[in-house]
Amino acid sequence: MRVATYNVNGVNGRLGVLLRWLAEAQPDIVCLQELKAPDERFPAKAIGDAGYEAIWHGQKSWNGVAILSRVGTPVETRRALPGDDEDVQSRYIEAAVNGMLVACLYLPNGNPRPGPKFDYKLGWFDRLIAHTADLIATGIPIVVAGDFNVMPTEQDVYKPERWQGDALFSPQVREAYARLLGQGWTDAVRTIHPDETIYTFWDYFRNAYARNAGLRIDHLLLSPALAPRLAAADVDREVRGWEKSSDHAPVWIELADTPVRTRRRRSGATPRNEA
DNA sequence: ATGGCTAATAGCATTAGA
Repeated sequence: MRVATYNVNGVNGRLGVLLRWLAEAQPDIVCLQELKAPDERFPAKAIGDAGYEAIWHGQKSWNGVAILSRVGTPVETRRALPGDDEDVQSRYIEAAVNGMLVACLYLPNGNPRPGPKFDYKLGWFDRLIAHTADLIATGIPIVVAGDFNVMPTEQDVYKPERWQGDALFSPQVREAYARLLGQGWTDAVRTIHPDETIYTFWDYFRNAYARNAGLRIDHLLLSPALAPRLAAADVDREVRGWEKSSDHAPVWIELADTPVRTRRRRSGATPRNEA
């Protein structure tokens, strides 16, 4: 089974690209971010015609998340993170689908830093970590996927020295990401490709995609019950080069029906199967 | 280092993104 995450940067403006990618990549479950559309403008018909059932949490102009599935109806378990009734931004949706729990998130950007937007990001991250602690404690297979707006390490940034003061790379935000992974989540792409330079975002400025001046900020995290089934993971980076593309590329994982990997080592060493 | 690009919304400029 293939699970993907894709920040589409406008689900209606990029609908042609999204439908083409769905047809070519054939993902089974897809988490979308940055719909930039209110609920009534979500293109449910076109996505349905492509073979996917969907749930979505939209918002006028900004944000917005959705979960698509062609392997059974996504049964919504939550929309919005707990912990702040005042938060009206559509950045989280969660569903049970095909024997798993799928959490789709769009973590706040946080710039400029410092400031209220950065504080909102840190607060949102703390609420996420509190919620994922509850999720992982259930022991069920879970994927937490989305645009985290965090480059976890220098390996994930084209020019780390230029991003030191940025909200996407600040020590506090990287620490929060590390704290999240410390609960027991597996960063799927980094586990499959421990040493490669891999990006999921290239900005529209200065020919960034052609220069491969990118960032790795879209992630798929697996709970301990699911991590042993991780068979493959990668970025469909060519999609970023398509006409009218998002500034992000889709990221995907392949999950086997049965375990293919040994448990991740506590040391953080690269997991590998025993000989 | 910022924003040279892009979307949405409003209504032909602004806000936000990363």
